[in-house]
Amino acid sequence: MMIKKFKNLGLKLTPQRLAILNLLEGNAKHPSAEEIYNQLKPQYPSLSLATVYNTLEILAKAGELQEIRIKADKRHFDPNPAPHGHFLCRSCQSIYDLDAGPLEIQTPLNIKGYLVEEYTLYFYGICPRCWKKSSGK
Amino acid sequence: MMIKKFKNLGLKLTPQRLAILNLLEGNAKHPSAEEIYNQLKPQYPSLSLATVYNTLEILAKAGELQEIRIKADKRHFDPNPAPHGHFLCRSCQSIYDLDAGPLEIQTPLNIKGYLVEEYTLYFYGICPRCWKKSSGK
DNA sequence: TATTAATTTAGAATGATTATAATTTAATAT
DNA sequence: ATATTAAATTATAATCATTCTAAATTAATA
Repeated sequence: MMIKKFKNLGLKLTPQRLAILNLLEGNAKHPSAEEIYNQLKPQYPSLSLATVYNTLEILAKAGELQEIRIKADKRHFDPNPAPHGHFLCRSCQSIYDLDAGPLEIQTPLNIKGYLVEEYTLYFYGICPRCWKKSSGK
Repeated sequence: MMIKKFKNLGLKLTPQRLAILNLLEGNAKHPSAEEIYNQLKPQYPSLSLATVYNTLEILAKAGELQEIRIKADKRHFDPNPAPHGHFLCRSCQSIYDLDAGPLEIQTPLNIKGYLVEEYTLYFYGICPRCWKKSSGK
């Protein structure tokens, strides 16, 4: 997984980076940098937010994770770098992976002369859990 | 167009707002708040950035324009509130409208239990003009 | 023309992210 | 094991788009 990639990139494998990698591995919650920082701080009291950002940026540039800008103010991070849609629940503010069949496209592709290398697909609405809650009352 | 809407909303029609509305009308350049401010400043020396933001926010809430968050750092604004894709050229940084047939969907819709009220579609790549430039050399 | 609530304004505040510069450390060769 | 050194970490400051604030101005109405 990611750990191998780190070595391949000629990067040092520090305890901080390892902790961040482990937290991200298989994590479907799409945490923000601050959330990662807060979760690791108790175990790594010396951890700095700058290190979290630094590590995330390295991983993003290496294609090992993707940044999600589905919210106005904050970035979130997805350890799954494969292109797929994301859904923001306007009620609970959770971010979910959401693949929408017909919207899946293969990049790169050409649309009307525009060379599309990447694309993002963000959905906004109400998640099943919140929907159930509100209608169940 | 927008001017009528302003009155309907019970809002005052000030010179500043009128200038912003006129600048946006039919504008396909997707300007940022600062670009709007800089373009109007010569004619309206007293204009404040806060007023630009304020007006844009009112228009967005009234459904008269849409915010575009295709860039990391800055918001851009589109006077066309209808849902459609946007393209950011990684070479010239221009933002273009780009409708992609198969990706067009009707909201609201339900995807796997998620109630999708809105969605955004952002494309990243090289625009025809920059593509021509680079290959023509 | 007076009244008043809405708007504008300059400047301060906010807050996520990035930069800085000194300190520490992982990895390598000795 | 140890020394070496380039890379990483850290605390803190800086950045910068956006929002807030409170005082001054003004559009709309009577």
